[in-house]
Amino acid sequence: MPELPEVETVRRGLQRLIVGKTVASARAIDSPKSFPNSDDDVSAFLVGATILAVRRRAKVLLVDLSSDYTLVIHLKMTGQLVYVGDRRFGAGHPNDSLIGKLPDRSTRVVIEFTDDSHLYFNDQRKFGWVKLYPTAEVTNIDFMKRVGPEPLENTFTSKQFIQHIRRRNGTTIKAAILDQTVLAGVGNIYADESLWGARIHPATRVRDVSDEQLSTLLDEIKYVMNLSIEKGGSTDKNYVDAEGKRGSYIDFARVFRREGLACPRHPDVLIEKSRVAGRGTHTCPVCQVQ
DNA sequence: CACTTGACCTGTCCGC
DNA sequence: TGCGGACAGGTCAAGT
Repeated sequence: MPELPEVETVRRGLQRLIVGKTVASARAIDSPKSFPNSDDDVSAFLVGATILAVRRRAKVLLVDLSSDYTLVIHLKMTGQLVYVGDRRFGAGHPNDSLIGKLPDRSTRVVIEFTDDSHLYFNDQRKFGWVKLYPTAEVTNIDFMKRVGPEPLENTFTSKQFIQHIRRRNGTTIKAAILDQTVLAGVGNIYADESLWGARIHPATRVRDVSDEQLSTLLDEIKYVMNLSIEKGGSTDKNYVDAEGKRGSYIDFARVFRREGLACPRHPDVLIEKSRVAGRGTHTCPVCQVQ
């Protein structure tokens, strides 16, 4: 679920909520992929450190610490990072309603700050993780070395996008835009939404998509991602932001999870669901002809 | 090598 | 009502 817009929404919330706070304790609960280094390492480089900044690269969150270490966090499908309880906000703040509700049985990592507030990493399906790396080594992580350009960076051009994606001429256009080495941050929701926007069938081979269509597709990817960030992301089931709040992009979706409903361009045509690149795929049979 | 499929997990929903 | 199976979807490993 969490794709670029959801992770960016969480990043903005955390940047506002936890920068300047000092870690009092940290522990992982039933999350073997989190803190795989020893407990000693966690306490040495995490406890006592102050949060300097919260960055994002692709779908990965990077929490920089004053110890020159960085928390590297991937939410995968059902991960949440929820911040609770800050005396700075006083009673009535949205966070207050979460006090006492967390931790719950999906809580995998708890980070306690010196002001008694907490950051909870919850993950129903245990695919996500929280790891600690020296800040200088983050760029050497395999994923970081391989991941493609950020679609919302204004230095990124359609010419570069076309060059990158042509390396995947033999596969389907949906598989290609889901490939994080081609482009960072696209997942199943925004793949379907942008392909509908560009009137391209997801199962079309990349080689059969023209440069002009690819340029349109990149514009649509940027459009749906910017709109979603504005709406606080997409909440289907699990996703919430750093304050535990749901996102509303799904209310604006044109095809995603809309099978059997009318295509926004064709009142008499129903959205269909199929399988492309191993994923549930939503299309309009009139807009998107293979 | 290029591409596709399965595994990792748990909760939910559907059909029998 | 209970139960088995399909499905959800990000990424990597294994298979074709």
